[in-house]
Amino acid sequence: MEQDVISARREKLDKLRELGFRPFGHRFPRTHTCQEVHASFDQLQGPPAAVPQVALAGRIMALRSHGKAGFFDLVDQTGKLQVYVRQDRVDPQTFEAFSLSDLGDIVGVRGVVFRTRTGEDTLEAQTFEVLAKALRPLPEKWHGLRDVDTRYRQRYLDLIANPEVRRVFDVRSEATRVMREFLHGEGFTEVETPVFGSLAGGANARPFVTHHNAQDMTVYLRIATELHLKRLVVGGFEKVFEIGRIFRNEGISTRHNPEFTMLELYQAYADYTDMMDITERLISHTATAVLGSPRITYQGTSVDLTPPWPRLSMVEALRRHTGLGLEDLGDDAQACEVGRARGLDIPPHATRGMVLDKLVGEFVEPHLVGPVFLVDYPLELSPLAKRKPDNPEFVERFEAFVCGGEVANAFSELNDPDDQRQRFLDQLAEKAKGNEEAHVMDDDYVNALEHGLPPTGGLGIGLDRLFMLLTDSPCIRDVILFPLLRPLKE
RNA sequence: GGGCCAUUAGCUCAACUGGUAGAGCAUCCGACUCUUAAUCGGACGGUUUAGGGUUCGAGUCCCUGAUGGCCCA
Repeated sequence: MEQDVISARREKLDKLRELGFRPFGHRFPRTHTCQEVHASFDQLQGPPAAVPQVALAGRIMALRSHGKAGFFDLVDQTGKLQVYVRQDRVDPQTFEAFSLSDLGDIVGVRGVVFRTRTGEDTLEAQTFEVLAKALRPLPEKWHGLRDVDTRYRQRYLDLIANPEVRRVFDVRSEATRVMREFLHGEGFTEVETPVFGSLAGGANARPFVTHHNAQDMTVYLRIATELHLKRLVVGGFEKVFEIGRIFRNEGISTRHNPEFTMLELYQAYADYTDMMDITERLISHTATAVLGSPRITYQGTSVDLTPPWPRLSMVEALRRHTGLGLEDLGDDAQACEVGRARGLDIPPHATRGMVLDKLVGEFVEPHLVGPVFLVDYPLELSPLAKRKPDNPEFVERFEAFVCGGEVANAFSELNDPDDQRQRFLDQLAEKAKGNEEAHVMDDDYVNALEHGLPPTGGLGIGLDRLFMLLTDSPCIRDVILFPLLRPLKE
């Protein structure tokens, strides 16, 4: 059946060529977009002799033929405009070409605007040409394209059939622009650091591994931009940021895609409290810029992102949500028992800090409607963060939560090279115990610290998750144009 | 990786406890010079995700695979 449609359209293609048209056209200068015609309709109208000619192009999204005349809806990036074609107002080949039109064809029209009896702004065509003949049929016009698999595999069809999808990606683009401008306004310099490296560090994650043929060497795709950006702070970039693609070799879920976009920024002579300040200002500013208000609604929950956001220590948060205090966790072995008693899957050699993190992840984080900063994390979970001066088992670190999800992670950067080397060694021990996500040793980075990293605050924001919040999307794939999918098998 | 669910015409969806696979849109033919989910008349369209099994009979029940979704790890 689909083949019948395609062959019927190919026959029309041949007929268009016989009529002297080029069904895959060239440059078509437009004078207006659909939106501009609607906006300036009154100026475009006037005494019959002086009515200006306009030229528009777009896709035919509805077709209403009436024998010796017809209407169609022309859709471009800005919206829709109805076009009217009359046999007695165009030359015969043009009307013939119009009668060979199909839904989905890309066409260019020139003519004058008028308003129909029913009050719709309409272009009466004087010329009509096909700029790209559509050989395949579009999805159904009322219900759009629903099949999730097809929506992701053929995102262009999703974008044509479901206008709200386009809006999501417009918001994404605009929010990215706003954040860049905000950071430039704060004096940050944007840089690009390598995707490939001979090791992948800066986060707890498994990397993708590939091979460079010419150098015959194993290369890893980055799992964070952190270690390169801090090298730049050593080199004198005092406010630096990168918006970049990150790759983590882990499962796919509504909140995980193997490649995703992260904003990381570093500010010399600052600490994690400065990062809280910039986080709440950046996010509320971005929401206001793209949504018109710092108040967002995500999956039915309304949240006001106006600063300041409350700050709650991780330990205090656990106490409020479970009644458990740090003293109840005891030593590592006791903590594991407490965690297991609460139904958590605790690995054999877990420490008290790891159990604390698991408990908070299970019983606290999902309930943090926020916005809220959860502050002061256990040392062993944060091998790149600076210890708290008054409590060396914890570090100056926070995660920001909105609607039960983490939107930012930041800390005062560890700048003591000896402490950093020891933390890497501890991570290697973790890896030896079977934790595949533990950090690797990065001697070159420690070497950089030995040249002096100023006290620095660092921040990471997972932009896809932020865009999910801003567009009220329940699934990360809804904010990624081409999410990773398995290939279709024959 | 585990559990549950889904997959029917190009698209969106029906089909009761196993009993002749349907509709709307799209497509094709015809009518129609202000329609807009255009309308009216007619026609075409299916290896029911793939393979196997049970049965007189399978879209429906069972097994295996594919792809996707949700939940969990």
